[in-house]
Amino acid sequence: MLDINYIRDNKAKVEDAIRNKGEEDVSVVKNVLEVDESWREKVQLVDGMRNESNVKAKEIGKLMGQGKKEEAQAIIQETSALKEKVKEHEEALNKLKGERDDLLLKIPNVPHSSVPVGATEDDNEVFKNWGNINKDEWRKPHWDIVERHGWVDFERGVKVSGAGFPFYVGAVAQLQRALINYFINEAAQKGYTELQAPYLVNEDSARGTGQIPDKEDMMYVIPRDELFAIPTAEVPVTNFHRGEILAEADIPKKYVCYTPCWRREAGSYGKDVRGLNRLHQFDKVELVKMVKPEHSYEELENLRKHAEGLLEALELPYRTLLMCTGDMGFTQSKKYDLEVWSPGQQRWLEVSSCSNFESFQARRMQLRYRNEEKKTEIVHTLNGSGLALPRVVSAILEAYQEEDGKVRVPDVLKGFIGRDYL
RNA sequence: GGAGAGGUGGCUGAGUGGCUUAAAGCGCUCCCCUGCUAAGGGAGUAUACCGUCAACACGGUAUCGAGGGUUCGAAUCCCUCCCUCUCCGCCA
Repeated sequence: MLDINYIRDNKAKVEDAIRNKGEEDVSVVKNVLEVDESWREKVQLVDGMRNESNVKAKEIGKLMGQGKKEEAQAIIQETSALKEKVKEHEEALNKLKGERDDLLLKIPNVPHSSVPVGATEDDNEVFKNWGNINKDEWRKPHWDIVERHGWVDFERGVKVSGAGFPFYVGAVAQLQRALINYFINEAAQKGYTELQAPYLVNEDSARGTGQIPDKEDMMYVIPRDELFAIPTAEVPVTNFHRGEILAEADIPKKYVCYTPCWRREAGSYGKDVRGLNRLHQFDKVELVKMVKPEHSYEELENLRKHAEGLLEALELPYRTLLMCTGDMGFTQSKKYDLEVWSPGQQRWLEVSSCSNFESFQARRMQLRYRNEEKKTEIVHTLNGSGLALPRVVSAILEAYQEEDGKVRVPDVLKGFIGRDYL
């Protein structure tokens, strides 16, 4: 959610942001300003009437205390009429407030000036390339490798839950657990606090990080208990401090959290969902930061470098994309995607997405800190995957496979797995 | 899930319809006093929104778990919900 005062002062900028993010109709900006204008007029009117009514109620109290009942009765008559009037205007006031807030929630975050303007993924900028991509023709895609060894059981996953809910068996289950531990350890070493978070969240939390109203369809819903299965640890972790005012000394807050993630992924098909490429349930280690506004872009670069460092340590070639305005999503102001090279499929797979939300999420959830002047200020929130598991597993299986079918264990994981081959 | 008791500023805690502008204490900030590991005095100390102002500030409104209701007036009375504690039940 943007600051209404910002929208008032930067109408054209906000309209451009909406267009650049791929929405043609920008009338929401004009609408919200008009509704806000009427709301503010109404607030003044109603506050004035409430003031009058409060003053009179106090007089009545005084007179009653002195036993002057008749004089009190006269004023009660006056205020009864006033009360009716206040009630009428209050209804209009609440309606305007609701309209204003609904409209505000429909306005996307404004992209940072360093973000390329573009419509589709073709307009994303390749920010960085690391490693030499492997084009060996004998390399098999990971679904062949896991089938040969019985490492992932898709069929039984379908039986038990449905498509997109595989079982990991034996060595790959172990590999995945090793990666989770490795990722968490790396973050903890860099000062992130490890968190274990709820996997089900309430509606306020889903709204706080912007899944509602924008991306409602991505989530699994448990209607009976009014809960949502988290699509990413971003949701519980960013909401951890919702509604709080943090002390200046307490920020930056840095959290690392492993969770499974559930996504409905409606409308996916074909090679995109083959094997482990896209699942309804997958594991992810997530990094979340809450920082002072003046540091958020510096912190975004640190976040990106941290995620890149994990792929480098695993010796997996990757590229980093700077997402263009049209491909970056509703809530972000700047976003990098990390894509690992999948040598068995000869394609890039997204394994991390590092974003700065500036104050967009924090304003919704009223997450603030007290600055040097003792004034409250909205913090900036960031998050990034570090990293998403199944695609890293795929890349490892494909990159570390040998011609005889064996798969080597990456050096940094040997301590967790205790042998040289899976 | 059942029964009972509760939810009040950063914390403790008083407050059964109007002299409450939420007492008092603790903590914190600033000032004053004080030649010695101490103590005393004074002032201040929530959040959001609206308005005035160049700014410092000032005025108004709302908020005593949340949302409704009764009333001229609600922390206080009524209804619904949420949460905490105690006991029982269930349970890894």
